[in-house]
Amino acid sequence: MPRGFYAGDALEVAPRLLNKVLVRGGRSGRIVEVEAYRGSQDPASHAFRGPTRRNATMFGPPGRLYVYFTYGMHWCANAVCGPDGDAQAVLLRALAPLTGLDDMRIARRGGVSGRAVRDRDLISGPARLCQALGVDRADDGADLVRGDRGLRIVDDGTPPPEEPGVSGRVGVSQAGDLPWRFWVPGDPYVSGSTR
DNA sequence: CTTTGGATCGTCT
DNA sequence: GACGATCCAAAGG
Repeated sequence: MPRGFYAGDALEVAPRLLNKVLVRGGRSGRIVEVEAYRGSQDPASHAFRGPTRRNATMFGPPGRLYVYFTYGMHWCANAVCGPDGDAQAVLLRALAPLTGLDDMRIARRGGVSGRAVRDRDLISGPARLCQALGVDRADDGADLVRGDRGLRIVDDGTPPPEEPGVSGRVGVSQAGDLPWRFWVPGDPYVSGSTR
């Protein structure tokens, strides 16, 4: 997508990202669940209390990837939105697998005792999709427009849903009531029990 | 199917 | 020193 696609408010960009395709090499999936985080206007955002080393990417130009580490073992990825300096972002929460399923399974099975991963669990969850696509600290700041680290978001002609599913955001303890989570209604790859 | 608790460490106070 | 924008396995129905 062009840079301008990301330049708007995260609340506008989030639902428009639904049904776009996240691509890394031979691996790709359709975005079916996202959450908006609105920087200084959002107590749940990592950027709410101003710039730090971790959230620096969010304060940069739109169209880049903000990757953060959490729970001592997981990576999560956001598309940075809004004008340069405005720390808005859209958390990518779930994909529907399109290509490269075998590579995703390999990336998702852990260590020696790795067991089979069901298709349903491959990339439905913010940390799962990062693991499946090999996204980690090295991809923080990647440019999704230029694809400088092999990560792009493209339009394959599928429009966003006319009426996306809407709810409060998952796992946040601040402002959890704000309806800033969006998903493709009925899609089996949306995370959790909501659909 | 649902519930529960453990893993594990970078980041900020 | 406390706490996650989470996931998984184990145990119980």
